Amino acid sequence: MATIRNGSVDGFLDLLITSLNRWGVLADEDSGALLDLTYKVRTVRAQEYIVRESYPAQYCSLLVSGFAIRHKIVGSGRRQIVSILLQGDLIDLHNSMFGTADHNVQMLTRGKIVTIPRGEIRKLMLKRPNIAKAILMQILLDSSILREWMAGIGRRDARTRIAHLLCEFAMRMKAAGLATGMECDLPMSQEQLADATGLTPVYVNRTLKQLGEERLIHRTSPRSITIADWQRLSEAGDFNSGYLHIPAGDPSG
Amino acid sequence: MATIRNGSVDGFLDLLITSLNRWGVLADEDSGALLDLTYKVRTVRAQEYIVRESYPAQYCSLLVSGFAIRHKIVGSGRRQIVSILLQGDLIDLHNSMFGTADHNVQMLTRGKIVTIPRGEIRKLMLKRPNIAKAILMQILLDSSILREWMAGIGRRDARTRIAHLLCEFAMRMKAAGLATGMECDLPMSQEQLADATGLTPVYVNRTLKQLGEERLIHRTSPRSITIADWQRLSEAGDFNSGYLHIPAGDPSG
DNA sequence: CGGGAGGTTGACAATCGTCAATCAGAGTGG
DNA sequence: CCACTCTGATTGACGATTGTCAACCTCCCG
Repeated sequence: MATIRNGSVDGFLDLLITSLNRWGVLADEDSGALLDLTYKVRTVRAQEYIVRESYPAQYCSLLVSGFAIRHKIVGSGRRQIVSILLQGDLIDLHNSMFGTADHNVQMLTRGKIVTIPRGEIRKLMLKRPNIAKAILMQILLDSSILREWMAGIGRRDARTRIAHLLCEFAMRMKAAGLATGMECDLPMSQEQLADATGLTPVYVNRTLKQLGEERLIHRTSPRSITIADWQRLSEAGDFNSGYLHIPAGDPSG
Repeated sequence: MATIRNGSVDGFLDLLITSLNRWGVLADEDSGALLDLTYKVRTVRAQEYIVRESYPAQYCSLLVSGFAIRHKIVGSGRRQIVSILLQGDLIDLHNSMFGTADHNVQMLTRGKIVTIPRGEIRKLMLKRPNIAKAILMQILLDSSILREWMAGIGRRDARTRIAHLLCEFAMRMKAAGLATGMECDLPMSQEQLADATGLTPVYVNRTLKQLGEERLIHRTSPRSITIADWQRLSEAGDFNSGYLHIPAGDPSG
């Protein structure tokens, strides 16, 4: 792990720029300022915690490769996954602003993260309004997804929730350029799917089986899922991509 | 409804300033800039929609008095309330940034809102970094509450969820200066409580009755609830106020 | 006094959770 | 190459939290 200045040489910061510029709000000078950030690259193991609830944090980080989750653990010890983080997502801006984390962030798979000192991000946001705006939009997108999940957990049945999760994941993977067609890796165990949907592993298993029998999905290996019929799966999942605020419509196209 | 410039005369914008300055990030010039905003005051009826999902929006608004909710309606027609808005909360920054709403905002009670043209807020955020930061923190707080609700709906049982909601509401009311002691108005019907907790009205009724029998709450009228035993109610609700990011601890103090 | 919205209650149904056993696959060491 | 082991997937039987349906009550308001 080495401290590096001017990231244009290795491309780690390019991902940050691409991600923040999703809505086209950055000017060239903004990108330049981002490239001047001091950062460290860290390889993280599967299951490793990046952020722990109620802990202070000195760094703001970006997920460069691999998958991570945000989750909370309630008093009874049960866990709820509240977000899935993909390549290019900001991991803990929350810490940078509040100083203490209100949830955990844990790697799902092995991966790499880039950490930036908290102060640098804060200074940059004050100095470059476009960057602040881009970050705000990222956070707003995040909360939009949170609301959609909440509506699902509160008001949709198990089959609908799982179908919805699969549709969302596939579409986000596609938007991030991590999947091309109908098949994508699903880096989650059934227990993790259960924690994301507010169900139990056993019931997730049964529901996946049912979706397979209905020919909505096709399962080759346990960790990879092919959407066999996007149209019907998105209907089953009550999935309407508006809340993702991305231009594309159908990942089959 | 009249367009007003320089709000210092009637105090509507002071609420915005107080609310944004909760974390003390504004300088005097920032407050001054906020006071120069063009705005309109509008009295809204109970049940009136302020924002509708998938509609475009021209204004960004602030809740000045009364209560409102954010909610989504899923395919089956069932509704999930995802946030409760109190005096001083920003209603639809989301629209101002994305252009289309990803959820509904509806008044719970009669109240007043201040609407500001979308462009003015956006310009202000680009010109005054402190204001952008204050808004970002407001949004981050909002998402922290969303995550806590999600953990509750997904992983806590009915009694815990309702106790938690009551604790949170009481504490937010206190923080906003809208409640002083243990008693506070609860501007929600049991059906609305059900939509907020992911339960049904009938079960909410039974659970409230149980909480009353356990002497955790005391119900004088259906729309007002007194927390009879904060200590035990917060234990029952698995309530830990860290996620609210407010300094205070116990609303009884 | 009448109408309506919302609160309350009982009986019953069902989605989903729990428990526990078995199975399948990946990695490891001999 | 083959036990051995561990984690996660799968399946069955059963249980319970919560939902549904329907009736009745209560209060507010015109």
